[in-house]
Amino acid sequence: MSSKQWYETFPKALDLNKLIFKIGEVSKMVSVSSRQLRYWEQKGYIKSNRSNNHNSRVYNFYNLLRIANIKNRINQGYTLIGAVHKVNEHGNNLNTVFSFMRESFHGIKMIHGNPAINLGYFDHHHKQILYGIIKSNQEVEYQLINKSDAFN
DNA sequence: GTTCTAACA
DNA sequence: TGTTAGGA
Repeated sequence: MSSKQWYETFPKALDLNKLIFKIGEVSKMVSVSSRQLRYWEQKGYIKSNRSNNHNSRVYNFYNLLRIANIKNRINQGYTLIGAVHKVNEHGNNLNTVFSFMRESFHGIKMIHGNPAINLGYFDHHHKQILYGIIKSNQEVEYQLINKSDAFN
């Protein structure tokens, strides 16, 4: 029996590389069209992983963060190329990171005896909530749960 | 239903 | 960049 509290396992258990999103999900989260995402990738501005069965694009947390930063720069008035250069030079903007984390983190609760991070609604109709569930073996499992099924 | 490529108003 | 066609 470990003396650690369950929440002490969070920093170690959070493997952001396991947090991957499909293009439609990224598009909604960052407000960048799928057309833009494909175009940006074609131009070499961003990257995606396509090693899955359907050869479809998936983005890990770091790719997502880069996209969010480019988008923010564009919102600030930069051109696409200007935004990319800015992000390449200065890396991720902390405000963007914090803003994203703040908007993504919607609290913690227990699901089936395991601590789970509420990452917020995952669709425009607010029917599904994304949870990052910390399993007993400390691995993280991301799961979409219907609002109606989300007890508590 | 989602994503893919290619092409064009 | 948006949108649409035509498949997977």
